[in-house]
Amino acid sequence: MVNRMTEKNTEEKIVRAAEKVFIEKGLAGARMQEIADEAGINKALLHYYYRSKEKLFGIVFQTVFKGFVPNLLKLFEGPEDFFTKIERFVFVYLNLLEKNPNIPGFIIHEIGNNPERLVSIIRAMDINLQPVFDIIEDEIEKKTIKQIDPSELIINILALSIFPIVAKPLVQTIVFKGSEKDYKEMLEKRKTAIARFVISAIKITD
Amino acid sequence: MVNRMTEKNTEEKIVRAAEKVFIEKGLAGARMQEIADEAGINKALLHYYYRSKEKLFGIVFQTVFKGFVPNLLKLFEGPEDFFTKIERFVFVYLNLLEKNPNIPGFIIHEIGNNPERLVSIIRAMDINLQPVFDIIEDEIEKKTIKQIDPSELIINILALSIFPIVAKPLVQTIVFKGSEKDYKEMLEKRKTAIARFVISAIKITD
DNA sequence: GTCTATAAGGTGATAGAC
DNA sequence: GTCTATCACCTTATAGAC
Repeated sequence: MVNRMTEKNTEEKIVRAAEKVFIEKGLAGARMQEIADEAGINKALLHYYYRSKEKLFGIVFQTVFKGFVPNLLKLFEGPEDFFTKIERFVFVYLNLLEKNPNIPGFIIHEIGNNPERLVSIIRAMDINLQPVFDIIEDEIEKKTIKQIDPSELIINILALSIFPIVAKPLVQTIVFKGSEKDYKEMLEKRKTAIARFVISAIKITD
Repeated sequence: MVNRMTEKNTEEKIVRAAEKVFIEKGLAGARMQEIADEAGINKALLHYYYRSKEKLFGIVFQTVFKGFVPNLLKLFEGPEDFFTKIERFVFVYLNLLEKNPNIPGFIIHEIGNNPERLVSIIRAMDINLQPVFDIIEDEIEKKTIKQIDPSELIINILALSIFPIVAKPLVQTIVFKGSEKDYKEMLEKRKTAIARFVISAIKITD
């Protein structure tokens, strides 16, 4: 027990530093020197632990992606009301995004340069939306919600949640004339407003 | 009149080539050599016409951005029904995005690295959402739509329209298990489905 | 205006001492 | 394991001939 709790071994320090720099600058924009500085170590050590920039990036991408998708599907499990599940999902997800606002943009941008990477990661993670599809179709059958393609509903919820975060500079500048305060207020309101909007769109009220 | 119609002068050829490469690779990922090759000219000529990579990028970004925002606001003018305006906006916008699927991601990603650039461009373009805000507030007053923050409604429409395009690899891989056909079908359906969803969420039906 | 050649500096990666 | 020094290559940018 040489290290104190707050200290980390070199491998971990490197990955943390790489996460920060890659997320901020992207694969092409990141510099190995900057990652080394951020980790407080020498550049040569990066190559000692992780052979190349590409390899280090692959590990970082996988780590970041895994931390951001898996537990979300569980939010749709359980015996609660379907509308409650939507409310809970949006609330939890937006709080997660609020703490890591640059991650969705990072993932979306870097997938574009190398879609195969994502495919293999997803295969390994065994992600499956089918249970959520089934729940939605059940609700349609029970006539609690209107007829809608389950994939459409899922995409809509994700779009309403993620877009204001990834497009922050655009939204903040154009819609709120640059006001950080207004932007943040909007984000806070959306934690409940998105579910309200979605439910209002699909609920049957006759 | 030395050039035929299909040919372009060198400046234009450069900007076209730069647009293509910058949109595809981003500022950091683009190479001046690749732009020169794409334009069918020598690398030195790029610097002859546009002093630096940064300067060339600035011109390209401004061109691309201007071509993508301005005429959209006009879609909300006119005497038509408010719901018709939403339907028209989404339909026109999605057709535009379908033809240039990489542009939203390009804009969003590159703004992140340099928000000041956007601010000055927008200032120069004199974009103003106020008329659209006013229209929405009118509708609320007329009780044709439910109480909603106008900025929330605008953000929702943009989110539902843009997200599936910028996050194509993510959506296609996770929701449609990689199927290009299913993805394209979804996009085609959304040209009408988004407006239907939005209208269903805000319309007052009593 | 357009080219070839080359400068000047950056970048990923390795060698070798400790 | 960690460092310094350095290689080999790439990239932007410029000089100078035509």
